[in-house]
Amino acid sequence: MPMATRTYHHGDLPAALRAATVELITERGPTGFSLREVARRAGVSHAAPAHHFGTSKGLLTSVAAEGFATLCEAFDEAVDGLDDPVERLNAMGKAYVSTALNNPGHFGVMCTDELIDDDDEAFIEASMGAYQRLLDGITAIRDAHNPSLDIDAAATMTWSAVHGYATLHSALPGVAEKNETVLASMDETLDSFTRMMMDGYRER
Amino acid sequence: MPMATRTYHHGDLPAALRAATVELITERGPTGFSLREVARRAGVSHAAPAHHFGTSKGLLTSVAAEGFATLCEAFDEAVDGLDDPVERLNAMGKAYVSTALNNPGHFGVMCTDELIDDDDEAFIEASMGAYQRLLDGITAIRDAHNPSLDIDAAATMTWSAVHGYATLHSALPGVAEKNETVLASMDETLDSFTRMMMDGYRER
DNA sequence: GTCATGTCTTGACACTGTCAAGCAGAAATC
DNA sequence: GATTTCTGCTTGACAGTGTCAAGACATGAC
Repeated sequence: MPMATRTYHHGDLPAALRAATVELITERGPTGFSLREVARRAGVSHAAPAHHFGTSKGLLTSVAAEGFATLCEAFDEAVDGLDDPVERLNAMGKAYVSTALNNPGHFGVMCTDELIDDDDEAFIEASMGAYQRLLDGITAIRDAHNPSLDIDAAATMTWSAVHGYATLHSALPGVAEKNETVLASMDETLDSFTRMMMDGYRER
Repeated sequence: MPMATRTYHHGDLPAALRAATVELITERGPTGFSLREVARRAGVSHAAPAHHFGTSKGLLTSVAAEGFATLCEAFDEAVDGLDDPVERLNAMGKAYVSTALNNPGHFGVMCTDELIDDDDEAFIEASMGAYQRLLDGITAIRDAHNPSLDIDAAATMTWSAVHGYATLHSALPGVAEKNETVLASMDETLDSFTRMMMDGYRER
């Protein structure tokens, strides 16, 4: 009787494995991830994850999809009640960065396509949902401020800038505390990003 | 006599190990990297790398430093002969992306701080050298076009945007061929990046 | 109550990074 | 020129990894 405290059938093992994965990556970073350690933390045998996710890539892809779903919710909450397109884009940028910093276990795998099966349907849907929200935000800015704005190019540049900034400042493994003053200064930097994106480096 | 075709002392094993690492990552991506496979390709025993680089992190850090040195050279070549600050920044952006795409073995580890010892002196020097070139470029733009431009914020945003774009389009492992038309369209996109950065999303 | 199905375990395989010990050859000392 | 020292590399072992095949168990269908 290897697992005495638990029934043989777990109930919702996939979710438990995702949670253990997030916990592990938060502690040790994506490199510290191991399928067997995740199984250990979920209280199941080392081969149990394979039954639900195939390879380790499958599990990480599922975690990434979950992360993008969280990001979509964060976007929606951030823009709720805001009308001005620039304010909305700014709020989304801040939501992106704070979500990334508050969910290092998810963020660590979301954008490292090396670890992920980018043909996975759930993953595609979630990540495209997030990108679509950005496209909508840029489109609103075009409509309000510049009819000749190249939506795709602007969206690519915006996403790259915010993602790169989040990556540069993402919490190190094990450092769970979110320093308030750091977050505040990052918000200021993101405000300046918005200004620069809207007005450009050139003097007006 | 395990290694018959070679003298016992290699000559320049560290360089050979770096080359094998680059080759391996180019083929299989950073995830496919393995210290033992690298040793095999270099024709030495599995523990030989440890003698020069300590852990695998040490070897990857050395490769990353080499990559940043290459990037510095690419920057210098790109701006050579150009006087206009905007043209120079544009050229650097293109140099960044093309260097990243032409050196996937290096680029794959350069900016994934998970794999790297960021206290390494050679690494710090090389990466800071590259970043300093960007700072100089932004400073020139401030001097020429906008005295109140926030250099650090602009540099961060610029670096993030270009890096993010390169990441999104970096060659998949195994795909060594650089499609000419793709590169050309990327150059166009980067031109639009430069315009957007200089003039902003808002209409002028 | 039997059976089938989906869920999980067990055991094995080849592979990994790292460590301790030792060997081979070059360089330095005498 | 012989001996020592010292660096560069090898050998062997260890615990750990992902993945596969086979089997054990619980649950729902009949």
